[in-house]
Amino acid sequence: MTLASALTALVNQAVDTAGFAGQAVPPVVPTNNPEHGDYQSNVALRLGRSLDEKIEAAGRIVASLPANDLIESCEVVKPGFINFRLSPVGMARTLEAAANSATNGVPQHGGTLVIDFSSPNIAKRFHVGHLRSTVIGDAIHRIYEACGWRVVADNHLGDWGTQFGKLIVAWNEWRDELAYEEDPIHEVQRLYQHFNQVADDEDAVIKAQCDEDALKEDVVAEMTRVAKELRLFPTWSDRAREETAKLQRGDPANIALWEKFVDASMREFDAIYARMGVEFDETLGESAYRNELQDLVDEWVAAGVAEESQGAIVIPFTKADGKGLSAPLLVRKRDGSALYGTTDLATIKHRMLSWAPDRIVYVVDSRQQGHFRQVFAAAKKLGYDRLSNGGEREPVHFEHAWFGTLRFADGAIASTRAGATANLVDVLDQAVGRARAVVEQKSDHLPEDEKAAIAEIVGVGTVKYFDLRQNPQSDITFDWDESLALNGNTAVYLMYAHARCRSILRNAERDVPVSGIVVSHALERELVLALNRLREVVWESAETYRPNLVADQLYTIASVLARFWNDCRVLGSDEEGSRLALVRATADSMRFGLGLLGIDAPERM
RNA sequence: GCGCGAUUAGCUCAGCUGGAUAGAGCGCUGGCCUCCGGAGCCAGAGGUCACAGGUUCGAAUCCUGUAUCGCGUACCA
Repeated sequence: MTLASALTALVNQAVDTAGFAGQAVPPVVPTNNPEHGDYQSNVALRLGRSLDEKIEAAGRIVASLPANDLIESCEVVKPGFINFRLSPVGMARTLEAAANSATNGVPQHGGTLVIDFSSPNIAKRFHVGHLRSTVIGDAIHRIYEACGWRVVADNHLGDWGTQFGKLIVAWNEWRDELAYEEDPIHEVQRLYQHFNQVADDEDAVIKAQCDEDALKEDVVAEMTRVAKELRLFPTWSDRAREETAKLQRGDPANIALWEKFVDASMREFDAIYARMGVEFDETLGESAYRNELQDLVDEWVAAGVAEESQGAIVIPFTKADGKGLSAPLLVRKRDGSALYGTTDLATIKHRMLSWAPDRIVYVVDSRQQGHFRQVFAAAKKLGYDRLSNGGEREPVHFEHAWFGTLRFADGAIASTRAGATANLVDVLDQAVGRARAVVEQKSDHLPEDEKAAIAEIVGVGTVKYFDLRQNPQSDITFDWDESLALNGNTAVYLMYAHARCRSILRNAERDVPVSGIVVSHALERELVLALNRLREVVWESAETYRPNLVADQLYTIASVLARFWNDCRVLGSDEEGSRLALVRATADSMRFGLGLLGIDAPERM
């Protein structure tokens, strides 16, 4: 039970006994200014029209509050705010209960969540661009589990698309076997980029030749006409499509190449996931569904949901299907091959039947909003949102938890030259290197292996926190110095707060349980409230898919703690027992909260 | 053209089912270690919350319009 929920329950009762039964009661929230007390309820503002009525309603609610030892005092202010000041015993007791509970005092909600995140494309290096989905998705995974949900984390690899056709063409055309031996994924990526370059150049030539008016009529026909005229037929893109189709038909040579490319990428991905502490319950890439795709599309056609259009098969939409669905969802190309919309639908079917989830969440960047809108609408038309192994069920809730683009501050970094340095491995290495330098400077006395371990935790944590502390939906700018900074609002600040607590607990030389906390000093009060608030914020963070809410609260705790050290002596003070317990609760909370973000916290640093 | 999103301090960003005097980091100015860890703390300067209307006790937050920017717009993912 958090303070907010306990207070909300009290207000609910009071609202009923005051004669407002049946009214919607907004939850009690923290005040934004300590002068107004610790928490406030704004119910009364909705219970009257005039100022007098609101004040009067507030007064009646206050008078109707059940007896309790949580509220020390409360007052009705201006337009009808009800401000609560909490009793020291009440808040201390609440914190102790939270700290000693198996769930860390986080309110528990039931449910099953399937979360689709990271999902890198095979044949591309793991780039900083993949950082966001991976880190945000992993945090959401952990946060939901903390709320008592069963979570299925699925890495939906991009391992079955047209990029393989491109790669196969490029491999057959331009491969450098020696380079592949040395660094497989590097060579694969080179081939992929080279192909795109050549195909783009060709496209540009064709477009330049096209008749604008004809283009509007029928793009494909016009492009084909020009390509033929230029004797480019088949174009590089045509050849890639052909190889893709062959692969999807099970051509042994292409399958063998495909396996080769997938294997090279997976080795790199696995290493990165291990280093970042990211785990999945499933790694079912697009290819996992390859054998069902053709039958599924036929089924959708038979059901009347999908239909032929311009030689392809699409799922069309009407206004009744929702807004922003101007184009149909393409599920089979003219040449018979499948697209990612097809695999996405097959994936939904599989997830519904395997896990019976309440929610399916996709942590994918904002540019795919249109795509997911289509996929979700198509899934509903197909009845996939209610699919079950037997019996009725509520429709699953689909969510595209999109995130903004990561950009580079410095144009030079985003350039080809520096493109290589934006590999995630390089970013992590750079971060760990910088952390190592600081460890050498500040904690040279520690043993070598511990210094290395600390640098790794700090470096990886810094990169993760840089992303997680920002609102996922904002576009974020990656700047080496700012993103890898080790002071200010960074992972280090949080880790340091934890390490200092641990240091004091070590110096105490005894086991310190979280009990006997007496809140007297103003900073003790602030700290206890901040620690309680962490529990309140977790579900809000889960519901809105915003790990930055947790990050924010951790920062608040750490900054209160930094002031606490100045004013409140722990060891040897009259309040030693209580303060040690508080320090213990803080250390545990920081470790717990950082854990929600997938960030480790060293004992000392 | 249509759709989605954004616009808050010099810079990078919080603040989101409407709440009280709009916050943080970086940078800048000035202070603070005889004391459990200074990877820190305190104070200060810095704002027309893009603009114009609207809704109401109350708007950075909701609605409408405008401007600017970004992204998307069927045979890539």
